[in-house]
Order: sequence, then C-alpha cells, then structure tokens
Amino acid sequence: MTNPTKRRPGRPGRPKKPVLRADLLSVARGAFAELGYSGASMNEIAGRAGIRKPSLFHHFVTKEALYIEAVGAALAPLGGLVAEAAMGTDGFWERLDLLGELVVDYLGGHPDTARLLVREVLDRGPFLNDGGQGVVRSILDGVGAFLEQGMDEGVFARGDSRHLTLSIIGVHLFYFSADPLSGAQISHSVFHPEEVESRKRAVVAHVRALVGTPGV
Amino acid sequence: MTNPTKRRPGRPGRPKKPVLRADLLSVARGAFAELGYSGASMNEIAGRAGIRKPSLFHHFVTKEALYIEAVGAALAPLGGLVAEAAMGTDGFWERLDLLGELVVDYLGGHPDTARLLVREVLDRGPFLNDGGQGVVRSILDGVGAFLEQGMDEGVFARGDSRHLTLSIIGVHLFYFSADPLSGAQISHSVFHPEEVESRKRAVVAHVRALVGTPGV
DNA sequence: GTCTATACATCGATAGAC
DNA sequence: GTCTATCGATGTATAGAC
Repeated sequence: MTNPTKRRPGRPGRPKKPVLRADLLSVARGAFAELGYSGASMNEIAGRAGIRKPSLFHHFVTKEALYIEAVGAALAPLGGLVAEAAMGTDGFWERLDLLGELVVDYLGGHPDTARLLVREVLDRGPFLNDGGQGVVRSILDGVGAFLEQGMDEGVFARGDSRHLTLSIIGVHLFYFSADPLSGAQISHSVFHPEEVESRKRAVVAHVRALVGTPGV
Repeated sequence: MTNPTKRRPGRPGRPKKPVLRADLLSVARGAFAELGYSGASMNEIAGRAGIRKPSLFHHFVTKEALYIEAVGAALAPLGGLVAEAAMGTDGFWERLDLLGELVVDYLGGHPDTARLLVREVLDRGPFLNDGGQGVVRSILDGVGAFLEQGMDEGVFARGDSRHLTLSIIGVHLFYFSADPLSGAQISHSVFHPEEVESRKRAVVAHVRALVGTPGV
C-alpha cells in the first residue's frame, strides 16, 4: 500500500484549473434535461464537466441537492416574467402579447428549460410542491390570475381560465421540449434565433386566438 | 448446498394462477408512465404485478422489449384516430371537431397514455424513429396533413401548419400528462368522466380558435 | 411458469491521500 | 479541490431447481 517508489498513473494533486460552480450547474442542467433525473448519473455529469464523481460530490452534498439548485435557477426567471406581465400598466392585450414574446424568447434562448420543466411536471419533482414554495405551481397560478384579471376588466369573454391556462402552457412548453421532433421539417434547430422569431409570431397569434375563445 | 432435508420458506413450484401477459403490459405501462424508463426497474414492475423479477424476464427477454411492447400498444390507437379523421367524408370542421373529441376521449380514458407519449418525446425513445415505422412521427405528420388538407380546400386561412400542429398537440398532451397539476383547482381527477367531458368542450373550442388563426 | 440464488455492472455516497 | 479506492445497495440479466 504505502509504496512511495511505485507511482500510479493519474495520481491526485492540485488542480490546474478548478471548475466553476456555475459550469457544473450548467452541465448538470443539460444532463437532467436530456436524460431525466434517474437517467443522469453523478458519474455522467462529472464526466461531462471534466472531473471525477467524488469531485462533484465535493461541490454538492447529494444528487438531489444538485438537481434542485440546477433546475431552480433555470425555472425562477419564468415566474418573474409572469409576475411582471401581471403587474404592468399597459392594456391587457399588450401585456398578453408581451408575456408570450418574453416566454418564447426565454425558452428559445435556453434550450434546456422547457424540457426540464416538463420533466419536472411528469416526475412530480420537488418544484411542484415544496422547493422554493412551489415554483412550478406559482407560474401556473400566475398565468391563471393574469387571465382572470383580463376577464374582470371585461376585455374578453369569460370562460374557464383553468382550461385556458393549461392550453396556453401546453402551447408554450411542448414545442420547445419536443425538439428535434418539432424541427423535423425545418433546416435548422428550433432554437436558432430565426426560428425562435418565427415561433414567437405563431405563439402570439395562437394565444390571442385562444384567449379570444368564447367561454365554454 | 444440496441438503434435501432443509426446506427454505417460499420454495418454487407450480404457479397457482399464471399472470396474463396483458396484465404485465398494463402494469408496466403504469410504471413507465409514473417513473419513466430509467426510473421503473424490472423489480418494481414485477412487484406491482405480484411476481418476482426472473418471472418477468421469462415473459420479456429484456427491459427494452417490455417497454416497446407496452408503449406501442398504448400509442397505436392514436395514429388510427388521426388517420380516420383525415379520410372522413364530412366537412372539414366537423372532422376537426370529431378528431379533437376522440383524442380527448382516448387520452382521458387511458390515464397513462399522454404521460407515456410525452416521456417518449422527451427521451427520444424508440418510437420516435424506428419502432413500428415511427408511431409518434406518423401521428404528428397525420395531423399536419389533415390541416394542410383544410387549407387546400380553402376552408380556413393558410398559415404555418407546422406551428399549428405542434400547438394543437401541446394543448392535447400537456393537460393530461400534467395531472394532478392540471386538476389542482378541481375536486376530482382530470380523468373523471365529468372532467373529461369538460375538457373535451374546452379543447374543441380551443382547437377551432387555433385553426381559425390568420396565417402568420 | 415461478421461484431462489447469483453474476456482474453501475448506482449514490464516503474515506483518505495529496 | 481533485483524485484513487472502496462501500453497500440496486440495476439488468441468467442458471437451474421444481
């Protein structure tokens, strides 16, 4: 065991360049989005980041802690967008369009987010109920409250805001989470800036049409 | 080892009542929908079915084979619905409404299906490209072709059928795959017959609104 | 057709050298 | 802060008794 003459290859030592915590979170986000929580192992994530598994455990005490921190950072901005739109001073339709554009920009600019969010919903993960007072549920409730607000103002027909909210969220999330299925017929990825602009125009029109639906 | 006098508890033997293959597939479907492919172990599935792991391997040579057979049976009927609607002789709007109602009825009547299908898309599983000539892709293409047909007939404004198709599918799938998030504000599950009827009315109205969207 | 027992890989997580 | 080495549990899959 304690044989100082026999040196094994790849002996430990001082790291040339310690990896940044933010880089680890980014890599983890990609792995969780691609493989899911169960499918993404700590060994896989560490390998993608260029370090070994125990080094990853040095930065995050458990796999769950890594997941919560990685996904939480990706989801938080979405709640902010909804809250901003609901508190705006413009007319309802202007705020509705703006919210749609901001969400598409965000999901289109951060390719892991929609996939992560949908996985979280399917898995009934920690962000549905507890983690940070339920980020996912707050996003959902925020959209619902925003739509109720428009109904209260008499801007559009009163309908079932719950069905409307879930349909709108479905329109937003499925498209970006289903890549490359969504982009099967186009030349470049759905996350290409040009395609994000195209989707943005479509979503704004679609959401306007949905919200204009007579109550059912 | 070979001690005939010492009998262990729970020794093997003839099964009282052999489990049916269809029951195993049903149980596996539920487990894959709930836990995902990686999260659902053969041990877990066997346990839910009331047998042991090696007995499950006797019916299905690998975990992947079990998954493919279980999910394939759940997805196939959806493709049939789309194909039927596209070939109908009624007017376009009638066929559009009927397709929406049939799909909601199917997804609402088979609680695992939407969740399985969305997981398959997120995982880029075997049904996206190969398994049975790409069931998922054929469903997507079928809806797109149906919409193009309506445009060709001049029934509604020509728009981007790709965006339209993906938005409509998002409306259908997210709602049922996000249970119980979708049913957070209602008293009973989204799969309760009464709630399925409610969703059906909403979806028909939403899809009509989406399809009536001016081209973008 | 079901079982016990087991092979072998990988899982999350830890110990301790450097 | 990174590493090698290892732990115990669990993963897929198999052998062979009944």
